[in-house]
Amino acid sequence: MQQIPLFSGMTRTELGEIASRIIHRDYAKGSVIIGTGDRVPGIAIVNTGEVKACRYLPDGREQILYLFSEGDFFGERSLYRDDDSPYQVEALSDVKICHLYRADFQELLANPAIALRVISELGKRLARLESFAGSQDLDQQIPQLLLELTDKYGREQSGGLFVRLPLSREGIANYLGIARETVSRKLSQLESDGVIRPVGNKTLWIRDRAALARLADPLSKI
Amino acid sequence: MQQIPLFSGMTRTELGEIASRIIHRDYAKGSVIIGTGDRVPGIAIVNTGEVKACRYLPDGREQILYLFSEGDFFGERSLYRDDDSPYQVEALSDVKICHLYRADFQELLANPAIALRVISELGKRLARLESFAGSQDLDQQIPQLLLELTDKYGREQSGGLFVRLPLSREGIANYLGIARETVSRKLSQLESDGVIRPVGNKTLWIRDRAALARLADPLSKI
DNA sequence: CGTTTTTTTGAAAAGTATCAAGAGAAGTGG
DNA sequence: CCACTTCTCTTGATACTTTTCAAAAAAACG
Repeated sequence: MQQIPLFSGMTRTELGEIASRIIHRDYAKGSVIIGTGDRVPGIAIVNTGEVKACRYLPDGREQILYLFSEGDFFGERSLYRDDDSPYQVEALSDVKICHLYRADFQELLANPAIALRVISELGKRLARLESFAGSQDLDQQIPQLLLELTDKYGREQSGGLFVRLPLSREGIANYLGIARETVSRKLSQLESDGVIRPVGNKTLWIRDRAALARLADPLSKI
Repeated sequence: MQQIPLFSGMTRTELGEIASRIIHRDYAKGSVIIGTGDRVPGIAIVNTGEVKACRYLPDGREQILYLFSEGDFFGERSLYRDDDSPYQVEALSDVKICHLYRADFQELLANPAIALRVISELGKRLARLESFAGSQDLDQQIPQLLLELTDKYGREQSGGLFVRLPLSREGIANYLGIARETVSRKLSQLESDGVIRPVGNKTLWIRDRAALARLADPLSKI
């Protein structure tokens, strides 16, 4: 409980109060936590594992909007709108989720510290989407995403920085809204530039993080 | 005061309390309200007129992120981060702005109704960016933007629906992150399809709003 | 170790950006 | 109100990037 960022810094009593209302639930890898069109009953906090929020376009393509991992929350839309979920949330691995019904979470909002944390988190999501929005070309977007994944999932190991990717190439493509093959091509290019090196399909060896950061930041591209 | 959505439904006393702390300021069309890199002193609410939030890329291109009009707020980032503004806010017309210092607004967050309104507004911005993100092609994005502008600025007049655009063609291009010329071409196509008709450079006659909505919504594009 | 799935690579097609010129609208002063 | 200037917008031709389709290579899985 205490390690949930949303509730950090609360008193023992408050935490107990919240804990009594939390519904713990486990989901197997691949299962749907919230389906498109489901009514969202409240907020959900990821305890263990990874989930993706995505939409399915009429032509069958998947569009990934968010990756949520330990400590992240979703379903906050239920706070202010009583309608169906605009996207689906699926487990990328076995996950443990803490659910809190809308009414219970709404009470918590009376605590300004919690309200501020929700606002801050939404602000971060906005900042991320803003930075991907607009005129970004792929030679920035892909390094930007790789950098993000590196900072979130990267590990120093046997003298190198390795990232175990939570997404397949197709997943990356669906996250960026581009074609699978384009991801392959751009990664190949980054490999021949000596920036990264794929190790199997699910791991990336980041050989030059600084170069990645340079490519990702449009301001440095003068 | 009462017509500011953020503060609607508050008691007379509360409103008076807020009003006493608000700093009113006028800005001429074209002036910079918050410059890139400025420290953001607090939140700002648009009282009259239009503003745009934008970034300038190293190559000189402008990237418009938001249009704010009467009742909208910006600078909420100051609530949770004490750093420089990631974008610039400029007046698209003569505007009147209500400023509220960070500390004053932070106090207001103790009111859950206000916190919820901020969360709800950020949620709307997220939903908008989400819908533009990813795999959208231009033949959806442009109708989607036109529809948005229609709903915000459209007026029934002499037997037709007319929109006075707050942005030039170049502004629209910078909003969508595409080339000026592409906007022209797509609008011309919509004109020959009988959906819209430009009236001068600043007004659009929406001849078939339903068609626009059909083009804008990917779910209906089956 | 063979089978299945995923990824990579190649070639052609589609879409958008860019460059360049011309048309049109808006603003100014007579 | 008109003519002139300036700015914005439109249109055309070409170049570039990404998508799509197809096949081969590599990785993952039982």
